[in-house]
Amino acid sequence: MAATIRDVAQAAGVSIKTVSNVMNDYPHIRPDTKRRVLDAVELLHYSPNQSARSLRSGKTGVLGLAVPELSLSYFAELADAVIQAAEARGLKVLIEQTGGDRDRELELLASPRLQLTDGLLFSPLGMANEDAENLSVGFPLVLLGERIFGGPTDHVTMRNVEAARAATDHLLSKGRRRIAVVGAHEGEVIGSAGLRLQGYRDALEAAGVPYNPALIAHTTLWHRANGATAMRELLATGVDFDAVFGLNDTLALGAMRVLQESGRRIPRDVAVIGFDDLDEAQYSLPTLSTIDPGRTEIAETAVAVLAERIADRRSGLAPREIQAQFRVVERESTAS
Amino acid sequence: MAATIRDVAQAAGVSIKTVSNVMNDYPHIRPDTKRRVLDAVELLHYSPNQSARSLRSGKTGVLGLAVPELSLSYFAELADAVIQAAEARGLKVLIEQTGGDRDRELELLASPRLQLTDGLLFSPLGMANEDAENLSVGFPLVLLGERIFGGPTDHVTMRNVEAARAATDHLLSKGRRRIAVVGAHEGEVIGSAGLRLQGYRDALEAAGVPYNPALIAHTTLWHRANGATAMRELLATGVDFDAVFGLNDTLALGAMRVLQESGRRIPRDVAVIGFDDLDEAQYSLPTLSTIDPGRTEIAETAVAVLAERIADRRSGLAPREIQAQFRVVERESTAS
DNA sequence: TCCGCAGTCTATAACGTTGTAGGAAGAACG
DNA sequence: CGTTCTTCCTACAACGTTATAGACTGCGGA
Repeated sequence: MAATIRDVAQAAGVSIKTVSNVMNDYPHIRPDTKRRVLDAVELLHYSPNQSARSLRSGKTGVLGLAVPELSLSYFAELADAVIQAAEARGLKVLIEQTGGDRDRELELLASPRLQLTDGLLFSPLGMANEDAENLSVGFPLVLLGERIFGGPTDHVTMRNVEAARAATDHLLSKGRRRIAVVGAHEGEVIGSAGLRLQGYRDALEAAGVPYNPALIAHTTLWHRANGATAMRELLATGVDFDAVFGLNDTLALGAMRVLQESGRRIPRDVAVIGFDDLDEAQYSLPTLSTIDPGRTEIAETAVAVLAERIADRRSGLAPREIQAQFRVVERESTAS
Repeated sequence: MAATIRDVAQAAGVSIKTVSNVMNDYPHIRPDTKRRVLDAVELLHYSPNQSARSLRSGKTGVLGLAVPELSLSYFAELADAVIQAAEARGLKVLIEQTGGDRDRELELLASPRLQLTDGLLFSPLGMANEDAENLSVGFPLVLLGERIFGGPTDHVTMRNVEAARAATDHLLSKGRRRIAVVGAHEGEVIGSAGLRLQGYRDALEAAGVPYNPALIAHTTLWHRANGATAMRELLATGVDFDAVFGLNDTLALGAMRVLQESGRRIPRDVAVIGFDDLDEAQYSLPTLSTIDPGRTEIAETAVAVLAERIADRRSGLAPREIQAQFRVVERESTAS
């Protein structure tokens, strides 16, 4: 059906390799020959067969991106940024959803279906440090997120501790001293929750404010509903607070809603800050102060690092850990 | 480096075709032979090369999904649903972002890079009916969305007119008569905006309520900010209204925010309904009534239809237009 | 005049799989 | 006892590309 390189070669009166050379911008071709080939290409609507190309060259031009789910805005915006960064390099992105489930994450790493891609950007949510060895797969892999540190692969991440400390400092600078946290994970040390809680504690300590466990609200998944529920529970305990640090924006938005229902005014009675700088944070009522964790930078860096590893597979280069720059974004929810 | 089918054949003492047969569950194989092959596969960590498979079989097992941008929640949730539907069929999804730009959409259709996929789910935002002929590409394509009707391909869409009518009826049933619309597109007849506005007018007419152009607020893109701006402009005109129909959820949420800033209570002073049933609509304050347009059904149907076209390429089957079932979701923003 | 050397091109062999055609061995049948 | 039919397996030719090795120009320098 579709024209092959052979058809073009015949139509142009050259060998198939010459056609291949033209298609790949090989330098030493007479302008005249090139012209004839391109005319034939045009005429026959020729377009190289990708499977054959991949088979011969061993590259597919596709990157895999594995995230928990696109319905979580953070990952949707991350995927957006990754696709754009990949496109700038002429690469496509194939997206896998793991649901944040450890078993499915491990299964994905073992799966032969990754054959379709040249490498993988992997953002686990269920796996933890003890699963690090499973990352030693036979192909280029760049780790995203904060579930595993010190693993065998390159790792692009955000400055969770420092950024959370900056968020807390921001609230402290507004004169708030009883700062509640929404979204902590019981006993977690690494992972976004653990690291951000650590940043919170660091900030309190530096400011000489005592840490009060009663102000910490726990949740499982970081969905909006959980932020609301956690806040309801916090209010039910009767503990007094004048600020809330939502460990991500969706939690903060859910919590904000419950605060408003309960009659508290934001930021006057309670100041609120989130983490992620989702698009949505700009349009909530009030607009939500937050941390911009450098998502675009993360996406670009991750794609660049992965592309580098793909180009240079054998390289014994030690795994790198790269952290993006963050930024405190002040909006209405923490206005003075 | 990696083991090939030849290595396995040698290790198992059979021909390569027998290995291939085992890998593809060909029926007539002696249990004993099968066992030996599988042992060799295990031993050598063999996994079939996808590029070679694709080259030989002409199928890649990958579907393309082209959407404007994943940062728009509707498309992120659609992509989520599509990936899940594809996974159920053992297919992968490669996502392209067009930015809703007509030129990029047209370029995508002409691009040879689609070679990587067996077919495309295409959700244009910039193209319109006059571009329909450009959809006649040489490979399986299923159209999504409401920009083009009567084109040369299968089309999976929602019941925009009926659903918008139901949304309006819902407001009317609450005794509202002065219903504003946020998000109309000047002069548009098809497209989500045009169709939903039509549904609104149909409902008014059936109820004997006169159509008042002063109640229609226009926007360009359906981002949150535009909903807010449109509502501000509407309020500035001084027109009186007791309900708002946001042509999608993000517009409704933006409008709701401005209404609240202006001191209006929802739903008491103004009832609000949206369209899309985003996750977010469940957690706004108040929770947002909306239309569930059957997104999951759309994704599943679209993948099924595309898979069918791929399996049966030659089929002269006429293009089908399939509409998903919708549902009015009543929440606080239109409570009695 | 001859050699070497860029520049341009070609023939042919891969890449790793699946499809086609057919062969060997035994069972079923007349 | 031959013939036909299953069942199981094999050899070999594709699929459409890129890589390798080498051939053929003409031209400048020895």
